[in-house]
Amino acid sequence: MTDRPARPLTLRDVSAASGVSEMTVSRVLRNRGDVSEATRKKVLEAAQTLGYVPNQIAGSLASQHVNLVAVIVPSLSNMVFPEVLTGINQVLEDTPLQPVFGVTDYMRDKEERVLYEMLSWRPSGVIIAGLEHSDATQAMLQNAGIPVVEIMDTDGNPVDNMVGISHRQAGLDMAKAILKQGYSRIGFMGTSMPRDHRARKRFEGLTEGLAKAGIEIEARDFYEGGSALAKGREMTKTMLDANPDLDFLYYSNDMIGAGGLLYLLDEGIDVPGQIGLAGFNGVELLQGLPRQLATTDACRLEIGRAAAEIIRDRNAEGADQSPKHITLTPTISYGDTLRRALRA
Amino acid sequence: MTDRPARPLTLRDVSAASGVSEMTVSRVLRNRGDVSEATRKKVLEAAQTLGYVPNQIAGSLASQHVNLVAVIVPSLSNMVFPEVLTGINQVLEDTPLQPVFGVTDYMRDKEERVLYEMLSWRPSGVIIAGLEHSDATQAMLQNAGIPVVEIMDTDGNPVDNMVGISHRQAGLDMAKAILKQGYSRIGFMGTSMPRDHRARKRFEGLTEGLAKAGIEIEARDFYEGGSALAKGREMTKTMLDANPDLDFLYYSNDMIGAGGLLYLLDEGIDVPGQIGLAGFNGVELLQGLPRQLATTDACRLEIGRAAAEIIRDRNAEGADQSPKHITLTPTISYGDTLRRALRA
DNA sequence: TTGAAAGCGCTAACAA
DNA sequence: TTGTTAGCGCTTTCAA
Repeated sequence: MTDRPARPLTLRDVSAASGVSEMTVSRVLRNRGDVSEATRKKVLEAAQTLGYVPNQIAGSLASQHVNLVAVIVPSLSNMVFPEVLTGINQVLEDTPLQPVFGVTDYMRDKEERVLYEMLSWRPSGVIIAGLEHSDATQAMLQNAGIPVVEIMDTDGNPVDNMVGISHRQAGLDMAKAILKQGYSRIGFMGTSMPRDHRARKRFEGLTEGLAKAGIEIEARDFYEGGSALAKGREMTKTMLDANPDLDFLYYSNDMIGAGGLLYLLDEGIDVPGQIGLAGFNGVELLQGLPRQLATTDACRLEIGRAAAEIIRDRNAEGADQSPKHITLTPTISYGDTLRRALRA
Repeated sequence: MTDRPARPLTLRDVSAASGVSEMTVSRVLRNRGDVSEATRKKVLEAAQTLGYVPNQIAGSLASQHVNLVAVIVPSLSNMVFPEVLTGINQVLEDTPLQPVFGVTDYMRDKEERVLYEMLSWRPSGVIIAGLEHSDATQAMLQNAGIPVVEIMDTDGNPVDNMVGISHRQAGLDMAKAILKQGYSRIGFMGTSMPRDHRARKRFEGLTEGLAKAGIEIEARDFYEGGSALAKGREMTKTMLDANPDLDFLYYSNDMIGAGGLLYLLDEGIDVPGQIGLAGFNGVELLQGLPRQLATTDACRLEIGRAAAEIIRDRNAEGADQSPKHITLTPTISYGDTLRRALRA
């Protein structure tokens, strides 16, 4: 066990220890240019025994290249964003690029601060959730001079690239599916909306889809914070007590939907006969519930991968710099809670 | 909408635009030293209209200070680490320090690579999960010359600081609780162990605690990957089919425990009368299940906060640099699945 | 294949 | 209160 060094090691130290110029040491450590096998070995050995770790700060300043990709998401605590990050990781793992994550807690001003912090490191790209940003954030993205990918949502105008699904369409499609199964008295439960634009758009899509059939949502309720599963239980009870005639409940995410499902099963209510249910996200976590909740797969992994691929490709030499707009098509899985027609 | 600049702006540009020296511009932008209100205003205005974002790379190189804290965890996809990160975030939010996350997927060599990458940015501290690392990782942590906090686990020897709980003790305590409630034929289900040292230590603690009463674990099973809830169902069925006499099942995490619980309820098995259950972590997510699963709270948020506080304090001027070893005491919540004694 | 010189954009230290 | 000088540790460029 050696003492802690007072000063981190530099190239100069490796140069001195190996008897090779700093420049050549640098070349060896980066596998650049032609270096003889002999000096190569000397350098590597010296670096190893000293325990040298290169200083990327100096390196990046000199080369004007930073192998960081800023990734900005609203939250890590629900199941959706970790999976997006996994997709990003998967793709960037095979490149020199490294993702750096920032969290906004669904707050515009925090998003602004986080982006500013990240841009000050001069990353090689930005992946950011959503299309709704403050003016300052928009301006920063616009002027950053690096590829930007706005992810998750495609209902709006991106600054540069865009990968996601249409949440309005997801709401519309769910409305169609619900109606087709013969449900008509619909309740909606979700997160408090001003903060979550994608949930809002799904809600609007649902409303519009039902309106086409002359149907209005009969009840709605929104929550903030707390255990989603427990909230789903509570809200479902409250809503059904107040609106006993409802025959379908659409939830803005799978967790509260699962809470609702467990509540209905506890109460002995016939699902999907008396009441149908659907959530949103396609959270794998929930496989294993007594019944499979109907849901829309949000293509999270795929979105992460596609976004990372855009950043990767844009950073390649001679890359096509034209913006890519990718709209993925989510599929509805009917599970065991959206099948009334089959019982007829 | 302005054009994308070919070259990012520099202090020099702000200096030119404001007619103030680079140095003074720098002072204004960092709120350092005395600057007259007049020049301050001039500078801020120029920076604003140009849309200048400082270059931290150059700044950090010059000042030899990097306000980054490296945070290295095995995974983002189970509920436990996001909550640790939340705790870290909470504390660092009020400081100039910024967390940067890295993920190891429970792989030693990946941990090594990620740490190397992060150290090359010369962060002001490292927070890393677990006490078991490769020799190279140990050496890097040892020689980094910055505060290091190893978190989650306290059964071992840290390089520097340590914050966590004793998983051996958690296993022992659970054994005691199980025995006290009159259970005696115990099965264990968990993650594949070589990769998860903390689960292994809980298992060892449990084994030891039971051994004191002359009891041996009768069945055990391990899983990898897949939806934990579904795995919990499957494994529980398999184990009970093969060992119908078991009267208690201890799971290495709450999700598979919840899967087991749902399975038993489906089968109409009396919980906790015929079979008792316990998980681990104290995952808030699961509130809302039909019965509350017994569990041990892993103090995740608190661990994150304490670790961040150590890094913060160590980076303060004139800070006490002596290593801190903090062992938190987890509490068992009995829920509705560890109460056989009450039925007697 | 190797080395020397210059400079990346900023800030510490000092001078005015 | 403001400005000047030097240099952080590396890489680019050019010369040997």
